[in-house]
Amino acid sequence: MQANGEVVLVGHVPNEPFNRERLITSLQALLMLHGLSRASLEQLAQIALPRSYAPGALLFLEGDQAPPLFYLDAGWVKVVKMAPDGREQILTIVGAGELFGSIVGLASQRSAPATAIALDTTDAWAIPQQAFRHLLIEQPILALQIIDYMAERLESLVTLVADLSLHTVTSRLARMLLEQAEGGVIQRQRWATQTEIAARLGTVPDVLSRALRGLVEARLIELSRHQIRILDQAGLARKTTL
Amino acid sequence: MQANGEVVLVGHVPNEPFNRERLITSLQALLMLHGLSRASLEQLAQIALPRSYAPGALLFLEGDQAPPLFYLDAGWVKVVKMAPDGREQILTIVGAGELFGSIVGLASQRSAPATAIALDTTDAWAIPQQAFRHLLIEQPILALQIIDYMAERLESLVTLVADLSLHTVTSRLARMLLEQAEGGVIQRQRWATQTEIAARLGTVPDVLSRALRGLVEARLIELSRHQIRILDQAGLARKTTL
DNA sequence: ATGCAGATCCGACAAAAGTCGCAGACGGTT
DNA sequence: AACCGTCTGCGACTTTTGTCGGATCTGCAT
Repeated sequence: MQANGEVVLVGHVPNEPFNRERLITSLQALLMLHGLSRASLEQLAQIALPRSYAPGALLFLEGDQAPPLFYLDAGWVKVVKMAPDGREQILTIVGAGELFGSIVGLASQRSAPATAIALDTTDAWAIPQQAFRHLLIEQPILALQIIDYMAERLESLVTLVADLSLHTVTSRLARMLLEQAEGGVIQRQRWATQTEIAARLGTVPDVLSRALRGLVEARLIELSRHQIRILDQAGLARKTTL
Repeated sequence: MQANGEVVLVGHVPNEPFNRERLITSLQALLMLHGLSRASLEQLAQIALPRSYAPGALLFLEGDQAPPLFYLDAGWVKVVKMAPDGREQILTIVGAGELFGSIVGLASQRSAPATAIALDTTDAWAIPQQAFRHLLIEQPILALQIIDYMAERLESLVTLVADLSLHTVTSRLARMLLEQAEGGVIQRQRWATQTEIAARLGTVPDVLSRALRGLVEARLIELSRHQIRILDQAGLARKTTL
């Protein structure tokens, strides 16, 4: 995803940062906000605060009171749980175009259950939680969509729990590869180091490295620096249940 | 919790099964349904179906379409995720007086992400999901409470993920003992076998047994058949972070 | 009381995961 | 082009977890 070779229109910088007009159209396209009036969206867009983060920067910390909701304009963010010894477990990774943050505190006051860290240079709009809560009370339709969103998160966490408890690292890795692959190929983001992938799978880089090598030796995948190619989909699927 | 010695009022059998009047008052007391009109509650109570389950019986299975919501009158239920090899991970345990079930399918149609199994002889009211959904649309206040309920589940799952990924079995066990203890003592339910406790901690009975013996030898707990006594709270807390 | 199924306990072993040290390779910067 | 920090690869080792067979115990039912 290099910027070289891109056509640049005169008078319009592609990905011009923090344009409120664009924010409104972006929010309009979100499933979670579907059914909201144009006025409500404009109101949100007005309140939203532009924020930029360098890789490694904190968006919010576990325990924070009423952190804002974020709409990611560009970049990537990981939501993690950290152990005292520094090891971390990634709960989810959020990319550009997604709305996230501690939905958890919307109804009653709850502090953030996890920490959000920028994986890459990222631009985000921060929407104060309170503004969102007002909307939630005024527009009942929003509540249903939030419930659905939470249901989705619940499902993904349940899957993660089952994975961690019931499957080996290799099995989790195989499942992840199959999920992420598009046309048998996984393009690795710059930030998708073995350290990060390991944190996502709930293990450490060394173990992940071994698991990857294992799959390579079994001729199930091909490993290059920026992408992973699946050679034997069926074989990989078989590793899934170990 | 034996029944002997209880005062029995004439004409009123304690815990008379499946009394709709009592159901209404029970529902009224639920935080999650707070603010609902008496009429709505009565409607729910009218629709609710009485169900009895023997230990080991299935309330619903992972993948079931639109399973009902349950109000537990008596007994205990575990919500589990099962591995193909039969091992299971308990996500949560629900006791009498609690409302549960696949809230997950309320907004859009979603199948149950996990399986619910009776741990003990249990009596429950099954409320069709659709009835609840109607209520949800009519009474916006309910939506907020459901969001809060889901937030709570989300939090507990996040904690579980962190526990499984970041802590050893002994550490998880120590944390669980400290949580469950009342006055330094944990009364074990009849169904709280080492197999079940192990499934809750994400391990197998043998490993749990060793972990328990380890704590006993370290003089942190005392182990009898029907209860566990905490001898050294601080020492146990220290094991928490391993 | 007797017998049985399930629960617990135990030791030995196997497998998986995690740790350590170090050597190359790569990417971005100067 | 040279440098530096990070990422990766790899082997040896430790710890933790899981597995197996079998002994013992308990509560319940006959």
